[in-house]
Amino acid sequence: MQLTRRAEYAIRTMLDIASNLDDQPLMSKEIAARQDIPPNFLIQIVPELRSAGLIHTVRGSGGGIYLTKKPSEISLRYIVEAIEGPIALNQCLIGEASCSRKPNCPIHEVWALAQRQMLSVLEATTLAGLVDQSQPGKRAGKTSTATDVAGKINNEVELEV
Amino acid sequence: MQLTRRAEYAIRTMLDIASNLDDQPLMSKEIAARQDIPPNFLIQIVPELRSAGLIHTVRGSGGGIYLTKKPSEISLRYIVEAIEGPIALNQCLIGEASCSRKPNCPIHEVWALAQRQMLSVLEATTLAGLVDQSQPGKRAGKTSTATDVAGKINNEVELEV
DNA sequence: CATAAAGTTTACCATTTTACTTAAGTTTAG
DNA sequence: CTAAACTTAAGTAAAATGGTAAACTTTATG
Ligand code: FES
Ligand code: FES
Repeated sequence: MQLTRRAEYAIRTMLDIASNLDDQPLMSKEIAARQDIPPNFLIQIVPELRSAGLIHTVRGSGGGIYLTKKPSEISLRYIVEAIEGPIALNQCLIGEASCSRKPNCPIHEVWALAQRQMLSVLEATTLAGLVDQSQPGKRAGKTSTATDVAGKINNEVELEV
Repeated sequence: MQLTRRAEYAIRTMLDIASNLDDQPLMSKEIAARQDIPPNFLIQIVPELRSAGLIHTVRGSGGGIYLTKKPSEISLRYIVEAIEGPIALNQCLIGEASCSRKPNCPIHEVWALAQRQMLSVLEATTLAGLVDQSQPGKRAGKTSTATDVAGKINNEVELEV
C-alpha cells in the first residue's frame, strides 16, 4: 500500500528538471546529488522515464536530461504509473483481470471509489503547480497547488477505474 | 500500492461473520470455504483479528468466531489496519518518522491529501453498510453503501494524517 | 583521432515481503 | 477420552525491493 522508492525518486527527478530554468540538459549525477538519490540507482530509473516518453536524454559529453512535455502537462499520476505500472489499490481493480467474486462482491465498489478519490488528487497535481509552490513568482500562468486541489476535486470529471 | 491478500481475506471474513444472522459462532473452516480463502491461511489471520479486538474466538468443540462490536461500528479502514498496520501511501506519512526533506517538500501535501481522500472512503464504509447491500431488507437502520459514500465524502470531518 | 564525459544495458546481490503449508500443541463439549 | 475446534511456531518457495557494479555506446572537444 505504499509508493516505492523508485517512483519517489522518479518524482523528485522530474520535479528537479522542471525547476531548472536554464534550457541546457541536466546531468543525472547532479540531479541525484541535489535530490538525495543514490546515483547508481537513478541511472537505472532514467531509462524507464525515457521509455515512458516523459524525458529526452542526450548522450555523450555535454549530454543530460530534459523534459518532453510542458510541466503543466505532467501529472503525478503519470509519473508514478510510468514507473510502477497502473495504480490499483486491489488486485481486482487491475484491467479486466477480474476475480471470480467480482459480480456480487459488495466491497468492489468501495475500493473503486477510494481509488478514484486518490487518483483525482494525483491527476490534478502537475509539475507546474509544484514548481510554482516552491519558487513563487518565477513562473506565471494558472497552475494548481495541493491546497487548491483540495477544493477542486469534487468538480473533477469521472475517471475510469 | 496494493492491498495484501491477508487484508483482503480479513475483510471477507469479517463480512461473512457480519452477514451471519444466527448467533452461534462460525467455524473458520466454513468461512474459508464460503469465501474462497485457503483454510490454513485463514487460521493464521484469525488470531490477528482477535489481538486487534475485532473478534472473539471460542476454542474447543462447538467453538468458532463472532464479532466483538456491532457491524455498524467496524469500518474497512479499521480492518485493513488491524492486519497491515497504519495505512501510509508514502513512507514519510508514517507517524513522526519524518524524512529530512519534509520541511520544504512540495509533494508532501499532495500525498497527504490523496491519502485523506482514500481513507475517507474506507472509514465511511462499515460492515453494516456492506451487509445491507448484499442482503437488502434483512436488517433495518441507517447504514451507508458505497454509492452513498460518494456523495457524503465531502462533508467528512478532517482526518489526521 | 584520442579521450573523457555522459547515458545504456545487463547482470548481480542481499534483504524483506508475500502467500502459503505443515506440524505439534491446547482447550472444551459430549 | 476423544474428536472438534482454535493456537503457536516453523518452514518455504517465489517475488519484490532497493541497491551495486561492470562493460558498452555515443558524442563533444582538444
Ligand atoms: S471483486 Fe473487487 S473487491 Fe471484491
Ligand atoms: S517529505 Fe513527504 S512527500 Fe516529500
